[in-house]
Amino acid sequence: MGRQPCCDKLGVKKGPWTAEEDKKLINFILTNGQCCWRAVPKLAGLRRCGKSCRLRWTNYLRPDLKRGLLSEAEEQLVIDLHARLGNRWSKIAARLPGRTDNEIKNHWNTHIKKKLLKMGIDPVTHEPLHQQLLSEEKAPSNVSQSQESDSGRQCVAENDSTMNSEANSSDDSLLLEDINVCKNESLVNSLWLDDEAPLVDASWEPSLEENDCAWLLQDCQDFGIQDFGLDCFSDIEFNVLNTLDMGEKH
DNA sequence: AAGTTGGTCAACCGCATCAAC
DNA sequence: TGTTGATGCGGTTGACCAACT
Repeated sequence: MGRQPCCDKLGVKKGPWTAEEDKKLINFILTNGQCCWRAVPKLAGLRRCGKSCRLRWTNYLRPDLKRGLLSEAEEQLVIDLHARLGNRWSKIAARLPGRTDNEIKNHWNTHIKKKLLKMGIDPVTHEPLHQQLLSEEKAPSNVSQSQESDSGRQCVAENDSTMNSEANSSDDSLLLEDINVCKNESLVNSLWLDDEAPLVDASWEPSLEENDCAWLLQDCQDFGIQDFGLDCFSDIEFNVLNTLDMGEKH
């Protein structure tokens, strides 16, 4: 026989997480670490599926997550990694510390895709669209979705000399400047040491010494820090983090 | 002011893979 | 060795919000 089921579908709550549920999950993970997600809902007192808990933690509650829009450099890195890896968002996310696969996937679908299309670049193949049409005429049946091929691994910037001349508005010129960041192969290659080895330690342990957890601390303040069991933080640390946060807003 | 449209993003669903039995 | 369940991943949905008409 196999293992016990992850959760009985009955009585499992769905939909947006409440602050109370977040508190419970954070408390549990910080106290016990990430073990078997199957047991988390029961032990943490949550009426959620373990899968849902894992998703909530990895995509939203992890203290090492960055918040806010991707920077230009991060966006360019995503484009290049996508050209090499395709829609393997988890692999891509592994090379962007503090970013989640879900976040990158969303950003790709809402921003980068349109940006590339506007530039006349196919977001799937990373080839100029007119070139894409030509190749489709030659081989109409097989537009490869695989990004493993050498052509798929081309950096977008390598195509910029053949980018169509339509991308010449002032906005597009700026975009072209952005995309040329990719010409700096050393930047990309430095992040491309090993296909399987993530830049961030996969075995993440809750570490509240990182500055990136400022948002979590803010949440803790909103909830009341004792509720999180994070009273190890001094007022000074909070003040420093708040100052940093204020500075970013200006 | 009300309705419509489009953008954003958190969360769910279903599949693939791996591991336990 | 086959079956079953856990986990992880990518695709998709839907709620929410802001801009526009």
